[in-house]
Amino acid sequence: MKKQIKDIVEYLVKHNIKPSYPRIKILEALIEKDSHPNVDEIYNSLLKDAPTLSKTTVYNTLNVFAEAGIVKVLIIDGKEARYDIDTIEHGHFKCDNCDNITDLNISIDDKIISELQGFKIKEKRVYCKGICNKCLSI
Amino acid sequence: MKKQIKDIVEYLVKHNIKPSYPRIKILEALIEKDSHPNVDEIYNSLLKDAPTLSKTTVYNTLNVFAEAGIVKVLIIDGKEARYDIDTIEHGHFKCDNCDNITDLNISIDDKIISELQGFKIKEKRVYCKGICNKCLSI
DNA sequence: AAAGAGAATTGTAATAAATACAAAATTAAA
DNA sequence: TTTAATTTTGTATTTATTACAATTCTCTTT
Ligand SMILES: [Mn+2]
Ligand SMILES: [Mn+2]
Ligand SMILES: [Zn+2]
Ligand SMILES: [Zn+2]
Repeated sequence: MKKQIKDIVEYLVKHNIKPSYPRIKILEALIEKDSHPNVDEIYNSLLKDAPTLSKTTVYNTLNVFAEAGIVKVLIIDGKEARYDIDTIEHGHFKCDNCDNITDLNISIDDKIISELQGFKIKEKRVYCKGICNKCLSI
Repeated sequence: MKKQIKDIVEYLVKHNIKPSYPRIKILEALIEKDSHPNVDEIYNSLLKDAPTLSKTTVYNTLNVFAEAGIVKVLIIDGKEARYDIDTIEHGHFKCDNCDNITDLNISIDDKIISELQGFKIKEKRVYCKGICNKCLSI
């Protein structure tokens, strides 16, 4: 269930991001990958189309996207950030073996709100770790 | 609500960890702090009692503790690991302003189990980020 | 079209958490 | 006491990410 964005440029502009070539390509890669890629995966996948692309640009752009709220940064074991274009609240499962991250249709119950009276909640995150079904069946 | 451990040495031995002086001190610090400290906080708080303590030993020891299951490693924004002596499943709130981490009495509903049929779940994590009540009232 | 201002991109250097590794020290066994 | 095994330590290394200045690009104004 890949994220559907008809017009990439329009989508960027709508979020006040100037649609430069690297930004368009990086957003395309995020949509295409659909698997919570890391910086290196994005960078390497674009080298053919954008040979002069700098890894710093990938970092910068992803930070711009995160600031604008069009990507979520997933920190699951601290080694590296993973990026998700699906900004609707949902959870994740990361496989310790293959490093794949799959989506979970889950959101944090509002009962925590009572515990966080007087707090400003900006983000709620849920994830699990373990071994995925594919890795288990090998 | 600090974790109550009567006999530190006995507790370590029970978990098959040889109770060396650094290990005892680091465990004591984890219990005493009660605030999900990072490596530097633990290290610095022990320098008076253990002037020869190496930061590598703190890293090693915390890894030993994590392996043995007597601490949980919290990765919330990837900058650094935080350590929790409370191993009962619960959630956390991290303040973007003061970096304090507070406990949340929450656990992931078992409804996710249905989504993870055939997966081996080793860990379930929940956390929120935002601004804590103390920082908001300043 | 040319010039200029502002923004984005790039390459390199710097940062910092965590690990690797081997030597020294400590502990336990014989 | 000797010896073996384990732990601790210091230093070097790794690696993801950021800092920063120079270059390039883009868009507006002349
Ligand atoms: Mn996702
Ligand atoms: Mn906790
Ligand atoms: Zn897997
Ligand atoms: Zn705070």
